[in-house]
Amino acid sequence: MTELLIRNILNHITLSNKELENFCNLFNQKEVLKKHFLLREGKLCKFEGFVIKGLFRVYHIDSNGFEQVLYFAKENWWVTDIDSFTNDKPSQLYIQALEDSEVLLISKRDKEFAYNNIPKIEELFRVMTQKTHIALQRRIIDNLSKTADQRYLDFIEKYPNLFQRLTNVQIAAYLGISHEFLSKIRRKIASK
Amino acid sequence: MTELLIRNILNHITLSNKELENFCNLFNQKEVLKKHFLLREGKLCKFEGFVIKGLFRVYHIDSNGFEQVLYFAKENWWVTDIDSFTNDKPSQLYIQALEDSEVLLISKRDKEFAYNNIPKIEELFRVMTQKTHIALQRRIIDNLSKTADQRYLDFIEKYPNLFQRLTNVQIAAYLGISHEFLSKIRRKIASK
DNA sequence: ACAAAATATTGAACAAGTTCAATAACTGAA
DNA sequence: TTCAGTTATTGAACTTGTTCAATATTTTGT
Repeated sequence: MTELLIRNILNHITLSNKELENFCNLFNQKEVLKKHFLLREGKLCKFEGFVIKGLFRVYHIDSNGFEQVLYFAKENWWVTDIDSFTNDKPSQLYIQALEDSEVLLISKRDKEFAYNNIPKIEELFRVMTQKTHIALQRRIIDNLSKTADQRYLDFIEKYPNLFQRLTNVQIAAYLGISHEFLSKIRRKIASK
Repeated sequence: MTELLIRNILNHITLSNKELENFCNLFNQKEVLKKHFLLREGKLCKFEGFVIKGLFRVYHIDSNGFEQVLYFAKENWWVTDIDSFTNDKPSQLYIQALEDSEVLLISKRDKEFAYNNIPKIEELFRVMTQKTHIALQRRIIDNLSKTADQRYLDFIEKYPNLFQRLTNVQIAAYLGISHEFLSKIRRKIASK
């Protein structure tokens, strides 16, 4: 069941079989059924997760009760609240399964064990964090500069298979617009 | 001149004097006068920089010619285009001095040398990247959920001394609104 | 296959933010 | 000190996106 994880890691760095095995053994598999939560606001995020099946939404609820989706995580993607996890503080995020899902979880202690005993793991997470960092910068620029129409088109182009598994409400919460307006955008695009 | 850099590093991790000295010696100081560029779109970003004096804006110009500010960097802040720097690809960003400034620059080769010879440096950059990562996530949620008025108020509260050194045009480009609209927001706030 | 629930669409009135053009205030260099 | 260039303010018309409420469509559980 760590086949997918191994391939994901090797995509970022090179690691011996022994190192891979030692690292992967630190993960525990968990099933999360549709609509169930991996994390809720106010709780400590005690894991870093790798999705092997299904789909999650990572979102925030603001003071007006509106939900903003920070990101989606499907098979082969990592999922955590890095702020809560690294700084041991209550999470401001919810992580909910949108489909029946399975994740591999590593605890903070085991991750630190890996940092100390498998030097390359430090590099792995540095490289992964950097890649996410770049994607976040890109998204900020896009959110600042692009119209909702364009952000929607970008989204379905960038994540064509993800898009098919999401409702308009979820996509709108990611784009930062109301789902009614997304509906109007879709009509406008379809009529072309 | 590396006094500020040393204090900044020790703020993230602990390092012996020897390690600090070895690492800091890899930096070269550079002066950048107001309105001059540290990086332009299309160029390779060959440095990671630490600002010891002055102020920079890191921005993008979109296809309509509008500028979006990704972030500002003043004394004691780091500045680079991490995408261009780590992936050796042409930058999509401009980095311009808004005041007469001075930066300490480290090259990619020297940074890699540090990774290989001062193990803790890997941790330093992992920790720094994580902190930035968290800030970027926060900004995405804020941009999605908050009105321009609130984002402006947040900005001047979060960066009170930075705000005084910036023009409305710069702040508007950071908030993602027109400077005229920012002017109207300021009037509305002042009238209360 | 059916009922219930969740999701999507639509329109009308409204709010937030842009654009353009004109004027005012400020800054810096000679 | 002046004046030229930059930066800020304002108003009017416009565009983008929201809100609310009603209706249509799809999905889900039994």
